[in-house]
Amino acid sequence: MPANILVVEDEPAIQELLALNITQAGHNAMRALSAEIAQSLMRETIPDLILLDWMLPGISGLEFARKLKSDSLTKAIPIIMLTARGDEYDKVRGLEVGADDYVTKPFSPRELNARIKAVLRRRAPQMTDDPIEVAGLRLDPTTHRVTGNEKTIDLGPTEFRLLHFFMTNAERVHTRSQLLDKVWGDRVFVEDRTVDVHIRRLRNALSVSGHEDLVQTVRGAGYRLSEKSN
Amino acid sequence: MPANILVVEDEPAIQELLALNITQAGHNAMRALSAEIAQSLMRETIPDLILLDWMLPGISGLEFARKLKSDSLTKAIPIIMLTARGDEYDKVRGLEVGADDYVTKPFSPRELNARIKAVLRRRAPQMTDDPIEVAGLRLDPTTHRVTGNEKTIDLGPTEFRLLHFFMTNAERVHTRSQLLDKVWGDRVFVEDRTVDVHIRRLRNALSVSGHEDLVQTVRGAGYRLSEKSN
DNA sequence: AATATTTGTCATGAATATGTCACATTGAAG
DNA sequence: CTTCAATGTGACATATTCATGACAAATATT
Repeated sequence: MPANILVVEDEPAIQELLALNITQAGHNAMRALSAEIAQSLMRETIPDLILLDWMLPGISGLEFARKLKSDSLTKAIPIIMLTARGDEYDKVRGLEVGADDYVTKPFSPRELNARIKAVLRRRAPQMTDDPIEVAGLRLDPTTHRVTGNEKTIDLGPTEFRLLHFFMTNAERVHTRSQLLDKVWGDRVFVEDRTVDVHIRRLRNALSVSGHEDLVQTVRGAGYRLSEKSN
Repeated sequence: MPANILVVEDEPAIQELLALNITQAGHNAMRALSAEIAQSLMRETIPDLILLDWMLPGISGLEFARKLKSDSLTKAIPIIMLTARGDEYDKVRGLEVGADDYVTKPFSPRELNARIKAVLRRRAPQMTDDPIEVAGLRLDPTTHRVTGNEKTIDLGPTEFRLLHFFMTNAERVHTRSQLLDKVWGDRVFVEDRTVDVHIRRLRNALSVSGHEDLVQTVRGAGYRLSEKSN
């Protein structure tokens, strides 16, 4: 459960405070006084979470966040923005760039830790090449095969990625746009409704092993893979 | 984000100053020259926060605060005490009665606004994706599931948001328009009474786990989620 | 090149959710 | 105990969301 947390903060005292907090919460703190330093640090170790000061000398927090989110290697790293009370922090712009949360200084340690915990928990597991098994379904990314109840399930490429994602993030509800992001990838000139169709195709394919209602629709929210009934 | 703030202050000049500050901070100021006036005002609108002068003609600030805190309808309203520098303000007694913060006159507008902001933020926790548990009910936004007493509770989208909001802000009374703001969001072309219907639907759904009277109605004011009985 | 597979989009009908009304109940003030 | 306003409740028309089959364009396979 311990995670690597990168603190990007130019004020030494505050950086120290943050690092202390993180350490006491059982995590490992990496420190950087600027975005530039952060970047070189990240060549060594990729952190699980970044605490990013809004105001930074050189590359600003906003810019840095944008840069991180545009690189597929670092895109998935959650970011918590730090803003001073006086700063007019534009929450919209912050979230737009992909910040997952933000905390205003001065912050209470409790609040900070709560948010760190929340963000880390929320973090979606990454799809790997490891075989994965959920609810009697087995998917092997390397051989590109799916089996359930002794039956082999035949899937198109998109359905395969879709199922892989669902199995990696089981139980969780995903909106159509989240699915487009995660399964379709970046260039999404695709209609939301298209997801529906692929869901149907996936369900259809899964029915050969009786797993047809593994993929559930949550009205008004999205879709979910769950073994529990609805 | 804008809140109704009730200013109870007998000195007109100071009251004016306070109201000005509040308005400029984007909130709505209600004014009362005495606790008595404040009370009758509150029959109309329940404020989100009360700025209460320590020294008042008639009912004193302390008494008024105590009275407010002993009434279940007003209990949850945060109070910021205003004290003159000369006054021997007993912080202990003030906090004892339930004042959330206090400010000494003369105050700086910045400080006042900062405290108002802080109290308001503390008051209305923002809804997050974290699972919440209240009174044996468990709601998980990520899986979009609600359970109570081993039972799964089935909710429509609106009822889900409604319950989520109630659980996030438990024990507090919410007027119908507040609920429309927070749960329905922008499209407030909706009748107040519509809330009633959704409350009923929510109660109905909650009854499968025996939590039917978790949502209580406060006559003349609104609704509240509370585990304690009425 | 011919053929098969995959993919995105649309149209349509079915399922579900939503807002409002009319009327029944309830509660509080006098 | 009346009376009146506030709230509960069932019904219903409308709006929204979703499932599904068809289809043409794009892509891969032979």
